[in-house]
Amino acid sequence: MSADHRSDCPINLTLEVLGDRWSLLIIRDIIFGNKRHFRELLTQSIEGIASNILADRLKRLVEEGVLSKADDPSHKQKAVYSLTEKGIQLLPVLAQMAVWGRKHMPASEELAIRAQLLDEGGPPLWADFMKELRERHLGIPLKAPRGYVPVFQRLQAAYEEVVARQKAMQRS
Amino acid sequence: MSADHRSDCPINLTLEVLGDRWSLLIIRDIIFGNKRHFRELLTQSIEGIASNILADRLKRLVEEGVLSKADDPSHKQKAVYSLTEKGIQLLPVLAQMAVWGRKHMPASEELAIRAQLLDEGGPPLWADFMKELRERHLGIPLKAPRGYVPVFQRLQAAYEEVVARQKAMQRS
DNA sequence: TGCAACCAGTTGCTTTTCACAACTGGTTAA
DNA sequence: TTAACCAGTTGTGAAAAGCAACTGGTTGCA
Repeated sequence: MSADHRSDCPINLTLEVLGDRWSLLIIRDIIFGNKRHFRELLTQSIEGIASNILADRLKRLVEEGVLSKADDPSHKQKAVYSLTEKGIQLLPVLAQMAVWGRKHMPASEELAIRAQLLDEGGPPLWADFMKELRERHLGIPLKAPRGYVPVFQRLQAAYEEVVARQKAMQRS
Repeated sequence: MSADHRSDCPINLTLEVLGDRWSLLIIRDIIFGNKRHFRELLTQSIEGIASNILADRLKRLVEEGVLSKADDPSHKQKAVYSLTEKGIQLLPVLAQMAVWGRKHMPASEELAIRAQLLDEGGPPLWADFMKELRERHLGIPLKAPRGYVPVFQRLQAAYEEVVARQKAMQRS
């Protein structure tokens, strides 16, 4: 066992990187919300993460090779966080957690709709989504068939549809 | 949003139950090591959990409905912890975490072999394993075809084979 | 050129949780 | 009767979480 790990069990090693209450939420916001900047992650976090914790987690995740950080050419002070391949491959973990949470916890309808689509689509859908993430975060061109609707867009549309339906219900 | 949760996102709700460095390790030991008693979980934990933290997590997991606790008829003081259906359905989450950890972290060979088999077997293998867990933890009889070798046993045998091979290497 | 809005964090502080070691009160088998 | 076993509990110091205010710099616009 190496001195810097409690054990060399793969599940334990995963938990040493991601086993806290914020890291996977940040990755969720990057993957499903396409949040790429510190301020986006800070102010649009529905759970209300504190700025010092966000800074600490981003630093850790970059050190662990889950994220990478680059300058945004549009603004000297702006940093862009991107997923690495290691980070992109967390999608199945997040998807399973979303499926479990939807099934066994009191998730709200509008936030559960993505989990439902991820559940129904299964691993093939996740693979498509990961290809989209590789295009967006790693610059690897996505070869998509004619008429392909990105998973990202489908998830977003489904979410907005539920929100719109809820608003309509409220009015009536 | 209900007052007792940071948000009603399914991923967040999952993290509120399992998002720490020990809960999923306890569930791992119950699932893959068939540890059912406090003392087994305490003394056979390769990461060395402290007794107060183990007690706290078991209490929480029972409260959350992931585990159930019952008296062991063989010993008045002995408690048996069992997975609920909610707990059994964490297997895919653990499996994905194991796959990710094996691929992206420096897992040791003997502890990674289970992750490899879970990866190769995929969701069909997980489904079989979950049926075995339902038999063991919920008392639901397992209808297995003639000659069926339980997943639990296959994982265990593969682990022991690697350990034996390592010992042989050491001697030579 | 000045100013407000925006940028990624940092600092100081209090509260909560973690981690370690020692201990408790009861049970069981020899 | 006694030693080993059972599920925890207690006390303590260290680490991490959480909150609010703040920093030093950049940018777009009047």
